[in-house]
Amino acid sequence: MAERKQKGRIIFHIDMNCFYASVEQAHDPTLKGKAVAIAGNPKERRGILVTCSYEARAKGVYTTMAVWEAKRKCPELILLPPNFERYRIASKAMFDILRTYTELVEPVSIDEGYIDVTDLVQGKEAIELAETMQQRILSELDLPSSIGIAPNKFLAKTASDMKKPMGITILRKRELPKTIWALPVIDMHGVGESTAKKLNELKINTIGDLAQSPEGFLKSNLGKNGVRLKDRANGNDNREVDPNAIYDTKSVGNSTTLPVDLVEWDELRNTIDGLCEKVAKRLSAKNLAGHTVSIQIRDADWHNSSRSKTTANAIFNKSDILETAESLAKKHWHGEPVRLLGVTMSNVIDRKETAEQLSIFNFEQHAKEEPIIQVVAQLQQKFGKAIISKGMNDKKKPTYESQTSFSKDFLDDHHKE
DNA sequence: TCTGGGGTCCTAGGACCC
DNA sequence: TCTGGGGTCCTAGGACCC
Repeated sequence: MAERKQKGRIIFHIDMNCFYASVEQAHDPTLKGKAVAIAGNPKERRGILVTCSYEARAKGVYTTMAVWEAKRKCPELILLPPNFERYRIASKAMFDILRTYTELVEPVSIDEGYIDVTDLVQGKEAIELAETMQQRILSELDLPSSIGIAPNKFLAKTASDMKKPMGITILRKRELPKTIWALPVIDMHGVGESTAKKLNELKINTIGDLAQSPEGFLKSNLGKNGVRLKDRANGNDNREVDPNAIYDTKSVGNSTTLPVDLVEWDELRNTIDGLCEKVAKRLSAKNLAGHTVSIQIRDADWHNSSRSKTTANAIFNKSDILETAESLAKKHWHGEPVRLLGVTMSNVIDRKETAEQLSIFNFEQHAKEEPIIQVVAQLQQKFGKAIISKGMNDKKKPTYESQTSFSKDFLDDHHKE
C-alpha cells in the first residue's frame, strides 16, 4: 500500500473471459459456439453455475444461477463439472506469458491479475503491448481475455470490464465524467447491493453523485469505505502492483452446503470431521499453522452465525482443529436444522516460524514433491513443451518452493471464480 | 426448487493494560 | 467524590469479490 510513484504509471488489468468455460472449449473444441456452463456439482440439488459461455449468456443464463433454473431457461445447455487441475494449469501458463514481460505481475485470482508496465512502454506503445499479450494468450492457449489500460488498479479493473470478450480499453482519469459518472453506483467495483441501497437512500444514485458528495457526509454515513469509494469514483487509487500479495495467506477454510438440512448431532459432527480434514490437508500443502479456529453455521432460513476460538499455540493437525471446532459447534448449536457448515483456520503463520515444528515442515516438503512432478507432467501433456520451458527458464529455479509458492492459491483445489 | 465455496477487509463492543 | 485517553487483542457479524 505504499504511495510512491503515483505519477504516470501504466497498469494493465487482464481479465480472462468466462475462464472455466473457455478452458473447457479450448480443451474440447467441439464445445466452441455452444452454450456451456460449469456447475460445482451438476447432479446436486442446490447447485449453481460457477461460470458459463457467452452462448449460454445469450440464452438468459448467468453465473450463480441455480442449475435447475438454467436448464429450464436453456435446455440445450451443456453442463460440465469443474476440472480445477485443468484451470490451474491454464492459469499458470497465462501468468507465465505475462511474466515474460515483467516480474511486476500480481495475480488476483485464478483468472485475473494486474501488471505494472510503466517501465516497459510509453504512450501508444501500451496498446500495442496489450494487443501482443492478448494475442499470445489467444494463440498459445486458445483463451480469450480482456485488458484494461489505466494509470491505476481501480481504473484498469474498470476498463477491462468495459469491453468483453477480447477487448482492450484505455481509461484515463479525465475521461471519467464522460465514461462512468452517469452509471448507477451499483456498477462500480466495491459497491454491492447493500451499499448501493444505502447510497440511494442518501440520494446518491450515480457514480458521479458519489464522486461529488462531500467527504464528511460520506464518512459519517458509510465510514471510511465511503471516503474510499468517493476517491475511486474520482479515479484515485494508489495501491501498488504487488507480485507477492498472492503468498500472503490470511485464512484457510472449507465449507459445504448439505444436500438436505441436518438435524442430528452425529451428522453434524461427521461433516465437521470431514471439513477439518480438508482444512488440515490444505494447511499442510501451504506449510501453515493457525491460531484461530472458526465454525460457520447457516440455518434453513439462511441465517448465518459463526463462533471462533483463538489459542496461544498455532495448530495444524486435524485432531487439534477438530477438537476446537467440535466443542464450538456443540456449545453453539441448539438443534435448528443446518443448511451449511464451515470450518476456517485464520491467524495463520508459516510453520517455519514455530521452531519446534521445523521437523514437520521438512517432512511435508518431501511428502509433497511427488504431486508437483505430476502437475508439471500434465502441463506438458496439455499445453506442450514450449509452455513448460518458459516456466522452467524463469530466473527462479523450479525448486519446490517456487512451484508451491504458486500453489498457495492455485495449485490446490480452491480458487476464485 | 431460489440462492456454492473460496477468500479479504472492515466495524463495533468488550477485556485488558498503561 | 466522579470517573481520561490511548492502545491492542478477541469475537461476531457483515459487505464484497470471483
